[in-house]
Amino acid sequence: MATLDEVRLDRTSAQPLWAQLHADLLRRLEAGEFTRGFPAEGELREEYAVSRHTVREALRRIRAAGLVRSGRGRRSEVLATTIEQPLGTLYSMFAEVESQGLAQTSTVLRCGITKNEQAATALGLATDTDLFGLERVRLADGMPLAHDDVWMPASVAAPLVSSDFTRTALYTELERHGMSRPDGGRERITATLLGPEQAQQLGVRSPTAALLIERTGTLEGQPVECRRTTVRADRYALTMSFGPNGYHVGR
Amino acid sequence: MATLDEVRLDRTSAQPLWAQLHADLLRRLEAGEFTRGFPAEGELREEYAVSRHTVREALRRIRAAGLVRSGRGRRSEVLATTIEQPLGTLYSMFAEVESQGLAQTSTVLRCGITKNEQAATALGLATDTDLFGLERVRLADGMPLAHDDVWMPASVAAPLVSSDFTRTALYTELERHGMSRPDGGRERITATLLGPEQAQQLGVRSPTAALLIERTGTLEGQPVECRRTTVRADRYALTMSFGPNGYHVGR
DNA sequence: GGGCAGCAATAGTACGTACATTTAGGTACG
DNA sequence: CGTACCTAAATGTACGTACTATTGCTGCCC
Repeated sequence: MATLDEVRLDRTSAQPLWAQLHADLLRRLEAGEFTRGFPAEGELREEYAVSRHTVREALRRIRAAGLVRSGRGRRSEVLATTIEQPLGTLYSMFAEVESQGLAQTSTVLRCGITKNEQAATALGLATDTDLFGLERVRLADGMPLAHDDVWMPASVAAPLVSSDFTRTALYTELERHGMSRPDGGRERITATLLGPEQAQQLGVRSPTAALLIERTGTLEGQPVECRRTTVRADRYALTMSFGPNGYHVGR
Repeated sequence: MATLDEVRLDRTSAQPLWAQLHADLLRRLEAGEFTRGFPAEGELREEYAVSRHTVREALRRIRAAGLVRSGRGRRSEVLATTIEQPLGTLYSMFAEVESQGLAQTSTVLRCGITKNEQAATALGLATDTDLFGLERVRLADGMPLAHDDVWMPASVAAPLVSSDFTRTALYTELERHGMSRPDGGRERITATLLGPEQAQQLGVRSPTAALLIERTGTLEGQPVECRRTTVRADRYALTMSFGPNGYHVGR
């Protein structure tokens, strides 16, 4: 019952067989088809009617992406089902909060379309361009965690003015309106001394150090997001691990 | 004249042929043997007397490391001769300083073998283990940049006590004594308020925010370095870019 | 029931072949 | 002298085989 459809691969295509197989395996992984075990090389070979070499060429990339782990003698083991897009330290910080089971909410201080010279410049737009601005205090289980000020071009983010951000993440709302989240960007991380006003917003006494993260998010190379986040340093920190294969932010 | 010595590969070794070939090619790359062109697959095949498959298995890794670039029809092209190990935000920060042409020096506050309960615990050793400790203020062109306190097991780093660290980097000194620098680790980045003493050491007035980077460096999984660096946030920041293919710290 | 031996399954290594596709260079021709 | 074509070389793709090392399971024996 496994070899019903062997016709998923197009041998006349300009795309290599292994690339087609690779794409199909990624699709099936993401669909959760292999949660009860990843197929063996021989099974894939039979199912797709290709040589073992072709199967291994596709598997090589899936292994390299860290989605499955293999070893002599034992079947491949599924480690993850999606390639986690690294979206910067900010993303990983809030993901960390979430993973600790804390409820994330926000107090919205400002949400609307205005002009902002500084943010427009950072986005590479004319200084009088209409921008969507969202200013929040982010809370983890009711406890102030960060002050977040984000600007996006109104031409892109205008539909978001009517959204309720007290419980919803910006990117979730973006995707709900059919827009993509940034696929790249830059962050600048430094430390800052909290002034009386910000200290009060974050619920700490005034002369306190905080992490300041300035972020520019891009979509296909175009800057679409300019963000300034002040994070309480007494409760939260950035962690990163590194090794021969590069960096990993968080955990 | 190319096929003088074909005996570099040991077919009885437990290490795969491709791994031996891979190591030898890295060695020759680093030695600058291929600056006038990288050998073709067929030439390597002949020189090492292995199959094309084995050659390609080794080349695959060299390509993945970004050392050479290949393409249909044209010979492989050498892009770089050494693998740049990412050594964390700290490393990239000081590399940045260097790349700006600033002279890096240090004021050594302490350098010797003592015991340190906290550091020993962080290194996973008994609390009464002898440790090599080095405390410095790091300067860029004479201007204080960071306060750096690093601990390593004395069993590893004892030869370093007689080194002069006013102008030499720790890792350079490590390698001069035939030891390897860490190949991985973890960093924890947070913000801190400088006390009067540290503020004076860094040449700032007292209530100032600074970046605090706590780092554990490992070599082959074993912790070998425990570091605590306080960086002036008014002049220096961490920058990182990220995209679909992962993070890049610095620049 | 526990431990050990053997076996089958599986991925890793290593060899072979053939053809496709692209690039670079040389040659012939206008 | 330049262009167009052809050819050789190189890597990419795709197939085949065989053996090895490791794992996990099965079944036997104590």
